[in-house]
Amino acid sequence: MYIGQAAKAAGTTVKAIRHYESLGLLGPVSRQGSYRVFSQRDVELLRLIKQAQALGFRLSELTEAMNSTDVVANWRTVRQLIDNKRTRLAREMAALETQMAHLDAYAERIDRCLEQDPDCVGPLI
Amino acid sequence: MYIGQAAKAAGTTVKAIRHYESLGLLGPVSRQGSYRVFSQRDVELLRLIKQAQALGFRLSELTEAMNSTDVVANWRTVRQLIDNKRTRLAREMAALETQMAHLDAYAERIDRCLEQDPDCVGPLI
DNA sequence: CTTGACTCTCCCCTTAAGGGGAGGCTTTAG
DNA sequence: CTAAAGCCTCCCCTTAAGGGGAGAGTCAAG
Repeated sequence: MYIGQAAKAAGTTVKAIRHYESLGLLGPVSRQGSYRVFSQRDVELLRLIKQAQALGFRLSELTEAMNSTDVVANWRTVRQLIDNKRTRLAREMAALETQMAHLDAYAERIDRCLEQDPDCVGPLI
Repeated sequence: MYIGQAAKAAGTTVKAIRHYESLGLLGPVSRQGSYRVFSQRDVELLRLIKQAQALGFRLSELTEAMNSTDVVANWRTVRQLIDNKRTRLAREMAALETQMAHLDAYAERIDRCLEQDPDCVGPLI
């Protein structure tokens, strides 16, 4: 099938597919003349990419995996990818919590200042 | 003082200051000829912007506040800004937790699949 | 044979917060 | 007076994931 049909089948867009190819996510895409031709397996790969995106992966994270082994055939790779992602996500959440704590501390300082003087212009800067 | 000295005093850069001005964060900046001239109060404003960034605010969030009232003189505005930010941060954290849960569920599905067949190529796509 | 639907490549646009640098004034110190 | 340092505006570059569209080629049906 051609790119438009593949896009419809995978629930993505023509532009996105071309983009994935340009990033090396699809490996070598076969052609008939100048037209890209996709197999059912390609469509499955496109769906997998969509899944991965929904799980919060970025395309660059997938590119590495594509180059190392066959993702569709080897779930252990996907499993590993998820574990890596989970680690990063945990770090990100910790960072947000730290930020929230800073925010709270700052708010409290302001509150204390305002308590003493409603128009305080403090050393908070 | 000129822009370079102001940048040094506020712990930022010349480029950044010009950028803030272009975003309307500094209000009208006075000039001597073509050179920008900054007061001590401007430097304090620059420091405040830096603080706000460290707290996770984006410049666009500050722009609104700048246009509504004098941030340096009115801490209630800053307080309000922080509360808004906290709300958004809480939502962001919740989103990350949801994402983590999805990730876990997907990982578990893969684990179950691999348990039955080490080379499983499942309906997980 | 022509029209309309698809496809091709190529280029610019989007957010955030500036960084790098070109080319050209201005100011200050020696 | 001259040279260095500092300043000016203007333009392009960066990340991520494509979107929009131009201009041109291709394919099937009527």
